[in-house]
Amino acid sequence: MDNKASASSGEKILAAATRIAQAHGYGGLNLRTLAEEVGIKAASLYHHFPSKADLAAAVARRYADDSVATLEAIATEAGSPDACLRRYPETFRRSLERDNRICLCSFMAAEYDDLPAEVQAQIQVFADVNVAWLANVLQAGGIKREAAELRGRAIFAAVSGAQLMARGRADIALFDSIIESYQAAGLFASANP
Amino acid sequence: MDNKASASSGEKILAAATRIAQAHGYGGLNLRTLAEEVGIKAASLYHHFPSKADLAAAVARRYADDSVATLEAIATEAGSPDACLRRYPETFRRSLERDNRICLCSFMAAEYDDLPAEVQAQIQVFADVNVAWLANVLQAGGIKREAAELRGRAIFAAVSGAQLMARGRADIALFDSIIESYQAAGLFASANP
DNA sequence: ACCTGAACACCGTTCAAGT
DNA sequence: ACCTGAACACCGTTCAAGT
Repeated sequence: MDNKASASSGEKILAAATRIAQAHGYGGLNLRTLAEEVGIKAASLYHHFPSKADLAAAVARRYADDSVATLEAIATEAGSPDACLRRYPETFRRSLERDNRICLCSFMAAEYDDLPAEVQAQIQVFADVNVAWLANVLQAGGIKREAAELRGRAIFAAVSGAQLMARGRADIALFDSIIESYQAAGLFASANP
Repeated sequence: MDNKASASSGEKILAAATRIAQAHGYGGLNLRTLAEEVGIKAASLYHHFPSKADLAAAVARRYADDSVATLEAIATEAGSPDACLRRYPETFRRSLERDNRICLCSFMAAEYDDLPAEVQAQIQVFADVNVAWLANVLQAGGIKREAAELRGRAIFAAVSGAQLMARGRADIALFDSIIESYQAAGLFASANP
């Protein structure tokens, strides 16, 4: 039977790379350090991934996939559109809870211009699925399609910014307080004023 | 008489370093490339700045100082608190206009944990003066001190997030559209609902 | 199939040596 | 006072050589 201790080398590399990238970004992902964590030499990494760019793209792809699953779960659990919107920031908060890590894709967005193309593509996928989920929820709440798209982008950008700022201060309470302000201002409201 | 052509070496280094850091962040600031742009060798940079950390801190310090001046100018020009809030995103938009560059300090916020302490300190100063300016304007608009502080942080985080997202898409119109959404939602409103 | 040591061109940084 | 070439320990990456 499978268990976590018997994870394949490729899986162990991917997991460690995700952890490092969430803390230090693409540029801060050091292959010698990564290899040491996995228990092999840096040169051996190339037997599992053709390059650092491919490894990072795989990390980002799985991150985006996991996000889709999480968002779908929220949509299923939380009945109403309003409940969905209230719970949306959870996904960003969770990263901060784990050693002040940050949403992988928001993080890499800062390095965006210097990222390999295949990593850039995955960052865009992550942003797109988030905006699409938000737009869908907002539409279900009664907002017209085009307006829901615009509002979805605004919510995604705002929550990303909150996460980035809270990380700089290493203060989750700051994240919660900013989200509360957004809610009080009506940014998450599913109906237009 | 002074003119731009006769700028000192220190000033030329600072200007070039600011440009590079805005485009590539701290990690992407390459001393050999920087030196070449200025017309000297990398080793010569150390005659003007004791280290890359000190150079970056000087860049960030001047960036924060310039922001203070810009915000004060806005406060003087725009009479009402509402006009101030409407114009606030200008400072972030300006960076995007210039070759899709980004607010230096929002950028470095992503690299935050890996930055030298003296650079971190300047990033915090930048965030603090922005939040203080916003809180001040909001108070003048009739919001109580504590609530104004919270709202100021929310606006700063939201506008930073909009800038980061627009940069990833290399699309200033996206920035404008997100800011409009914020305004429509009432995030910039100087009075509580 | 997977791992490795040694090498490559690159980084920030130092330093002795030049003007 | 300012500049430089050469060297240092570090990066991603390659490759011949091992099991």
